[in-house]
Amino acid sequence: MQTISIGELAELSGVASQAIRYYEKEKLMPAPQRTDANYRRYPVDAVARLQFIVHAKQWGFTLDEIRELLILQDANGDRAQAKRIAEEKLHKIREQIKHLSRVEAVLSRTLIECTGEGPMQEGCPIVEAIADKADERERNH
Amino acid sequence: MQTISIGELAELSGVASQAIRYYEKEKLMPAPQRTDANYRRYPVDAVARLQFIVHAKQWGFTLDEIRELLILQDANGDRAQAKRIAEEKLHKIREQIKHLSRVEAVLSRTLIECTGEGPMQEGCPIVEAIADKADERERNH
DNA sequence: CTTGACCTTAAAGTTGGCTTAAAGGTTATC
DNA sequence: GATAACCTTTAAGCCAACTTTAAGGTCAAG
Repeated sequence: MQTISIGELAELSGVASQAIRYYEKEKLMPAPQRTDANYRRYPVDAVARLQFIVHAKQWGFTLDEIRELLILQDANGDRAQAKRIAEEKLHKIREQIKHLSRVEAVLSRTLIECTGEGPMQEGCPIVEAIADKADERERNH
Repeated sequence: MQTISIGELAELSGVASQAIRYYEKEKLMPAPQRTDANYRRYPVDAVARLQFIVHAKQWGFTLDEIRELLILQDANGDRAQAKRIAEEKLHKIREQIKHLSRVEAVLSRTLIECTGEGPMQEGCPIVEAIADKADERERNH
């Protein structure tokens, strides 16, 4: 079986060598074989595993969540658990979208009102929108 | 003029004393008067300023951005600058919403497909959605 | 006059996800 | 055989926005 060095793996995956060692410490990457000189040698499919990590990060999964998913894969575990993790993530994402959408709505409305003229004192709509009973519009979080 | 201690201010604003000292160090709160024993004494409207900070944080503004807004208010500065700060923030918020919406779309579609039955190996839709060319669907960020 | 609740400062710790540095061992090339 | 480009480990640093700890000084109550 062909193996590659950590530098080659870094090159192929686009993940820095030190980050790869960090993932090993954090149990996202399994500890690979070593040469006589104690150098890491990775199987080629380590590239796919790293890319899975990179992609999951782009999707907004944390390393903790990614580790959970990887453990399920490694253990050939129950798909229902993977579904649960994804459902929790989906819920969190929807909450974030809700929150941001409310902020977006008020902020864009405020910016339409705001001519951007005159001094700040007495009635800059932006400042007032923030200062004014923000908790009525924004109760969660 | 009536003044209050840092503990009273913390009580009234819901912001911990140490956080208030931190805001002072970070130039979000002005350094208040001191008693002979070197205790801080705040004017009552310090409560409103702290609440402005709290609200702005709830809106997703960072302390750096809040400092900018406060400086404008303190200097009675140009409203156009406040508008620019808010516009930049709005842009960032819209980018975040876009990103999250794409993730939400794929993840919810995936979860509908996924029965949650069977083992992980060969074709768990969740794992495949993450592993599969995630960068084609998700180019930004 | 002592207990305890408050206040002071500076410094270190927290979280997440790394990066950078320090101090060294190995391997490939000239 | 020397130089450079790898590799190794551990430890420290970074970001934001604090919190916690340490080691004190002050003040009101009993």
